[in-house]
Amino acid sequence: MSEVMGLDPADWAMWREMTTMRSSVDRALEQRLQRDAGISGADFDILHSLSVAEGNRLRAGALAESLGWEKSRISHQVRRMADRGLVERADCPTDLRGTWVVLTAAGADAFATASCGYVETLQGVLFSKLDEDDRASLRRVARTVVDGLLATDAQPSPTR
Amino acid sequence: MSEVMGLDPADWAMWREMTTMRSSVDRALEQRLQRDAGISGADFDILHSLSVAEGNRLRAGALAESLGWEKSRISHQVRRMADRGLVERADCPTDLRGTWVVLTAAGADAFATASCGYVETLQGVLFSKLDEDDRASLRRVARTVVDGLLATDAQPSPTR
DNA sequence: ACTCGGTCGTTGACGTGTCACCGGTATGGC
DNA sequence: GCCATACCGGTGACACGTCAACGACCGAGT
Repeated sequence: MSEVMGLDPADWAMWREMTTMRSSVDRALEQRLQRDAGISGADFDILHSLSVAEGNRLRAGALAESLGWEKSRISHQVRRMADRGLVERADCPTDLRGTWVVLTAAGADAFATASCGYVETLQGVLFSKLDEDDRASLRRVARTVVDGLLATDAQPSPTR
Repeated sequence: MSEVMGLDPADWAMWREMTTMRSSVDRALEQRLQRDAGISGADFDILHSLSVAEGNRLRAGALAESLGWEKSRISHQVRRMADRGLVERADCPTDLRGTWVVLTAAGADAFATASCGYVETLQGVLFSKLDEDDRASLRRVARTVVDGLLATDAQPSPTR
């Protein structure tokens, strides 16, 4: 019971360090976004997706898919952002069930204000510390792990 | 505006992939814990810290420090876990302000049940995909990034 | 003994993410 | 046209994390 059962202690230590790194970086980004533009990381993700979208608007479902979020999460987040004037809802004429989420001028401003600091922070805390080998390794690992999980999820009964 | 301003598109893609990897792995772990033992990842972290502690008990502050959580988060989490019988609170005789958090038999059982699947999942989705170079790279990156952030936080006025 | 700054843990309010479920709408087969 | 089915997005309840503020307590200096 001195360590977690059946796992290489070095691997366990690495897992802990990765967890710490992740929360530290997230924290730095959140704080920077809050300070620069008064928005959260989730706000930023939505604003980014809308900014790169055709006509600065997306259907709620497309937004969910582009971010890998659940639809209900999108709905809650968009409602809160609409309350603050960062986005607007609009009815979809071709599908009465659908909803467009549209970037407002205020939302575009907030994104423009925020993105510079966001990139700067990311560059400062993460990318500047990586050499080419690290980049290749990270990218390969991320892709392999995600692909592995997608393959597992696709199976009818993945475990047990 | 086609990509986020001033950042190498490859770096941006890597960041996205890292984010996806993180949430996928977290998701797999959460689901496994829920299925095996009916506990959350936060529950597991607390149970693990208590399991390796002397006498299966820790002061709330020590728990917070060992996990890098805020004290209030510990307090909320412990209250919820105490409601479910996974831990108990006990007064500290040497410091009347203090509180011991004590692992119960039910908590120890839940941790024993959960840890095997947790390790198995982690091994399956992550560690099994890593070679020695990846491990070294990840470990070095994690440590460098965290150290960098600690140094930044220590400064009186890091940015602007 | 007293006071005062610091520490311990808790609480309430708030924003957030997930889950189960719902009403309204589209769509393909009849 | 009609109907079963699937889909779209929203809602409410709940668990979670953060923040600011608090009461209780410790300990050092006087």
